Formats: sequence, C-alpha cells, structure tokens
Amino acid sequence: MPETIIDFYKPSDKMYVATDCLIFGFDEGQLKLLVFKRRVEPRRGEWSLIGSFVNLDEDVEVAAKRVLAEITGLENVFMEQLGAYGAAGRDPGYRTISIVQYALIRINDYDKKLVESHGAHWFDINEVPELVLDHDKMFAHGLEKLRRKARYQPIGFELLPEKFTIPQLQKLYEVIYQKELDGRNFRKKLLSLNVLIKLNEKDKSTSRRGAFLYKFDYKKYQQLLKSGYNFEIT
Amino acid sequence: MPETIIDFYKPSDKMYVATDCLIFGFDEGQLKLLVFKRRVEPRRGEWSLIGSFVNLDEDVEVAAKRVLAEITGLENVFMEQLGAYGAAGRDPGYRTISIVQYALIRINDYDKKLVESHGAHWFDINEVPELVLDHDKMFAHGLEKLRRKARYQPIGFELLPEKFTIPQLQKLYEVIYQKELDGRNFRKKLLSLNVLIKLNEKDKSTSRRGAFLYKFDYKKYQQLLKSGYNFEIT
DNA sequence: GATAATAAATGTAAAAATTACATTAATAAT
DNA sequence: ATTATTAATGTAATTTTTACATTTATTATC
Repeated sequence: MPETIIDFYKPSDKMYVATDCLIFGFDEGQLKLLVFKRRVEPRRGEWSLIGSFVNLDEDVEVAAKRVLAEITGLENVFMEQLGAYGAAGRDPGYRTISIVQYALIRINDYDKKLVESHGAHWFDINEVPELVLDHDKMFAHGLEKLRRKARYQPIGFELLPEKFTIPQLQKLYEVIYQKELDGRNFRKKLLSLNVLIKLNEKDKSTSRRGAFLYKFDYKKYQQLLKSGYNFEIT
Repeated sequence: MPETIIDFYKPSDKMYVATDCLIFGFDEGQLKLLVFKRRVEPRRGEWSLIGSFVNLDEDVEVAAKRVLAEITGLENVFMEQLGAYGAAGRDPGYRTISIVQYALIRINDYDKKLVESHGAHWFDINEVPELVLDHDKMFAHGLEKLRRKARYQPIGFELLPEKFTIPQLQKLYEVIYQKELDGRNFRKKLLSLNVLIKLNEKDKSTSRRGAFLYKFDYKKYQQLLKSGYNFEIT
C-alpha cells in the first residue's frame, strides 16, 4: 500500500503559496481588467496580475482581500475563488502554488491614486497584453467563469454603481456576452425577475430624456432564492 | 507602498500542499461518495476524504490522479478541481493548503479489492458520516457543484456505464436533482439534444421487455458546442 | 399456448417563455 | 416651435416546457 496517501502527519515537502487576483471593472461601456506592470527586476516591464504570498497565519481568502485592499483601497468587494494553479513548473523560480480569486469592483469607487502608485492599469478585456507566467491562463479562465456565472447569478450588479439604468445594465450584459441584446426584451425580462427597485430619479448623462435609475434588491433576491426562484439572463 | 505584494522573488513562508479527492459514484439507484476510514493514529477510526501531499516536482493535478489511481486502480477518469481550502487553522497540525478535486467514476470499473484494502467505503450521499477537518465542507461544496454542473454539462454520463438505458439516466438525474422527473418529457428532452446513439441492444436486467441501450456521442457533442449548442437538462 | 404482470415506449394539447419587431415619449439644444 | 436623441412601451408568432394516459414487448406462470 502506498505510503504517500493520507499521511497528514508525515508531510513531505513545503511549497510557497501565493494568491493572485483578477480584478474586473466596467467602465465606458467596456469590461476591463486591472493589471500590474512590474517595476523591479527580474521581469521588469512585464504585465501580471496582482498578488502576494500568503502568510503562515493567514487564511488564503484574507490574503486575497488584503491584496485587493492594498491596491485599490476597497473592502467588502465581491470576490470568489477561481481555483488553484499548481503546475510544477509554473514559476521558474520557486515551486509556488497560486490560488486565484476574481473580484468585481465598481470602477468609480476605488482609490485611483493608490492604484496608479502600484503601476496598475485597466485594459479592455479584448486588449489585455500578454501576462507573465500562467497569468494568461488565469485570465482566460476567469473571463469564462464570469461569462458563465453572469447568466445564472446576479453578479453583474457588482460591476455597476448602486444606482444604475436599464440601458447601462443592458450594455454590461452585451459586453459580457459579446452580443447585442434587444432592448425591449431585455427590459421586459429584467423587470419580470422582480429584483429591481425603480427609483424616482433619472440619470441624464446619456440622453436628454434621462433614464430612470434602479437598485438591485438583494434582500428580495435572497428571499426568492429560498422558494425555488431561478435567476437567468439570456 | 506595501512590501508584501508581487514580490515573487522574496517569498516568505512555505506551507504544506495537499490534494483531497471527492469520489462520486452511482450504484443501485443511489449517488454515492467514497470515503476512507483512518486506520492509524491519530484520529484512528475517523472518516475522511482520500488525499495526499503534493510532491515538490509534481503538478497538483497529477498528484490528484496519482491518488485516485492508487486507491481505485482507475486512470482516465473525469476529474475537475473544486477549489483550494486554505483557512489558516484548517489543519490543527501543520499549516496545510488542500486543493480539492472531484472525480466521477463508473462504479463497476474500479478495483474493489484495492479500494477495500485502503479502508474505503461507499456511502449514499444522504448518509455520509461526519468527516475529519474541513472535509464536510468540501463534500457539501462538491455536491452543490455536481448538482449545478449536471444541468449544463453532460457529466452525468461519467457516472454511468458506457452503455446505459434512458430509465437509468433518468434515475441518475432524479437522485442528482432530488426530484422525480416525468419519463415521457425526460426521454423527449434527452433525445432532442441529439447526442445519444441508440444501440441495437437491450438491457433486460430490470424488465421483461428490456430497455434499449444508448451511448453518449462525445464527438457530436464537441462539434455541436462549436456552433452555439446549449446542453441543458432540467 | 393463453393469460398475467411489468417496465418501456410513445403522442398530444395547454401553458409558459422567448423572440421578433415599430412606434411613441420625454427632454434639452437650437 | 422645431429638431435631435435616447428611453420606454406592446403585441403577435414561435418555441419550449409541462401535464397527462395508453399501448408495446417480453417473460413467467397457469
């Protein structure tokens, strides 16, 4: 019987454990990723995701939130694990496992000075430059996951301001799904989900007429979920 | 500027990296999980998932497949990452990150002697005993993921023999979804997906009349995917 | 060899959801 | 008052999903 299995108290080798973060934002009608330009050698000038090693006494999740807060000044942000990247040769230096998270942030909320000070830049997801190590793969997987998930869970709202208009929301889904949606059907569908609160305010930044602002009703959504409710946006 | 971030070449602390595996099977009309009873101290007699430490020169994924092969004798099995479990206090011994995979196996294929020799047992998913450490949480998450995923991806077939009948397939989806399905609508739906190959053979083990055997057409499925095909079983 | 028993297989109508599509409404600028 | 522009609305056709009952193939038994 192999000796390597289930032997929690005779562990063999230690490795470095890092966490990297895909930070998505929505701005100017585009879905964007925040990437970081290395300003130190080696690999100076290469683009990469933002990350950190995980401290010995620190939850992986806490480490990820620490990084995000240090970079953007944001706390209480939507963040979820994408997965662990653990190929033996993924980092040519030391053997390092990276646990990747993706975060969705409201692009107007973050601390722009802080972000700039870290050499970070937003790229349209269609124009993200080549990234260091296996970060390209992480990005590709994260984008896929975001696209899949947006369909069945109300994560899109994490990318919009708290108050948003239906046309804004539609544009967001259009860039996520990479296809045009019919305005009438989209509005009908969204309103039929019963989780939008119409406000008595308009956003006039994009039209003379102005568009009504809405909020997403998290409470209602949670309630509905309990009774077999199905959120889906096609 | 914080010193802890993106400093890949001044890593701080090493940790143990393990991989644990949720092994699902379908037998006697029940969805089952393979769990392992510790036969050595400490924690002798406690149930846990099957796992191993990851070797320094080994991909995490390879480690997981190694474990699965050592335990079941199976290779080329459906396996996917569930995620990394990295709470600082999850293992009271050493700081260990566990990367959890879930595997779907054909319950008639595995090496029963080998499995028994490792003190492993199949439990109906509704009767899984308390598991060691955070393995309960892993199991709960894995089951959720399996349920979600079964709906939009043809993973159910991984749990059935290569040749299966429609009623078998229906029963599988019934136990995954925990609800009864209408036989006529289920059959209609499945056949309309155009990815089942009807064979000229019957399985007579459950009825006098016998039920036709089918195979899942992976090639066709892959082709269809490319042209915007939507697999969904409700 | 007729009959009984049993699970497999099939069809159709009603209801619900999705799609396609064109016009009117509100407002600010000229 | 007119123009320009985006927001907002409704309806009919199509597709998908649901609900529901009978016939078919076969083996065992009388």
